[in-house]
Amino acid sequence: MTSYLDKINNYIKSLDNDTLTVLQNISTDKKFKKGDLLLRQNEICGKSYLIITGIARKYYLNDGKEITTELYFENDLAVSFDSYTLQQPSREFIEALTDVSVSITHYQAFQDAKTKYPKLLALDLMLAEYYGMGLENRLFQFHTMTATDRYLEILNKSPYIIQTISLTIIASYLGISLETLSRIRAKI
Amino acid sequence: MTSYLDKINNYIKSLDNDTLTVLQNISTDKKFKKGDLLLRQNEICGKSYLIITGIARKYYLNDGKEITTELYFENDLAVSFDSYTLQQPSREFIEALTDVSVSITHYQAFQDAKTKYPKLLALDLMLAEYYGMGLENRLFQFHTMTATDRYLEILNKSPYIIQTISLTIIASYLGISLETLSRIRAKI
DNA sequence: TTCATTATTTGACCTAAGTCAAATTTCTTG
DNA sequence: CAAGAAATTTGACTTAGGTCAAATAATGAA
Repeated sequence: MTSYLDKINNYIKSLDNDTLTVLQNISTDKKFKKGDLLLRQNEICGKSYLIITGIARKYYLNDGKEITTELYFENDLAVSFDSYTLQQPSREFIEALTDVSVSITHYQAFQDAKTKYPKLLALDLMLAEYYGMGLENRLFQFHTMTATDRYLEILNKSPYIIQTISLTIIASYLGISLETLSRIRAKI
Repeated sequence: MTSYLDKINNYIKSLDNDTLTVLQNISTDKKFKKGDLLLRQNEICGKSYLIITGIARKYYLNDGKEITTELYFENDLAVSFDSYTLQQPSREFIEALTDVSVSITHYQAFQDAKTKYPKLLALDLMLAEYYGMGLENRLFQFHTMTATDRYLEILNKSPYIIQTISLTIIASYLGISLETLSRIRAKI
């Protein structure tokens, strides 16, 4: 599945100049400070954010408690998927966990571009597929792995995460309480 | 999100004859008997199955235990998403829960058709988006709702399900043990 | 540096859901 | 219809992880 990301990146690289130019023209760069919200709950997600540098996350609140649904690093595309797709209010927030610089693409501009450039349509499909497979994996992990295993998996796949991201957020990403995560770490 | 399904169906209806004909030409009908497997674990999912009549499910095995990931009714599109997308061996099975008749579309034929007919590309994107939003909802429910609530939600959204599908399968879809489901039902 | 704020750990106890085994109920099929 | 098989329920017990509260540790601004 990681190789699918390679495929997507190769696909982008292989785009003709015409299409690439369009993509450039509808994108603008922007910087956010640590703690800034790129998207707030109830806002319509009218932009996608390609992370150039820094770390961000997506989360929602469930009776006062934060549940982190996605962590974003360089090259990741941050959107609230259903809000973006349906252009309806978002239940999720997107927050900069460090200073972040992003490339922003407006929803409507991309929609318009897709009708003229089928290659962008194909790209959008690949991105949606990639996101879907990521979700499937996450569901799979929640169903088949214990909290400890999920933590070890993160440690293994992205050891730098614990260096940079607070345990509170990691716990909320793992779907466990902060205390449980602390105990898991103590055990290992 | 249900309305997105309407949007997809309207989109299909609105397709020009040319595109619709292509779609017809690469699809064939087939019937399966209750209990038949439309897709086996480790097979590559080289076809998509549009359910015409009957009920099917997708599931995988986790140390001997079945986990049902999706239930299919009329008009639903059954595929093992990652196996289909990456054309790699499937970890999931697709099984007919009743006698089922389906419209089969071959992966490669559809891929080819998409390059010639961008409208099919757009359709595929909508389907992927719809599937992704479904997964997001499922994750959301697992994170925010108790097993009882999830059962009540099913009861509410598709009361006919308990008439037709065994509790074993419903439990495995809810991500709980058969015994727990039985106790939930006793309580209500 | 130092004090205060924030992050993390630890303790004591609770709860939803799982497991295993046995009892019923409900289907099937001869 | 009856016997066996399959599905469902019930009981007794276990467990992963949650909650609430208090104790440490780590950070960061004055």
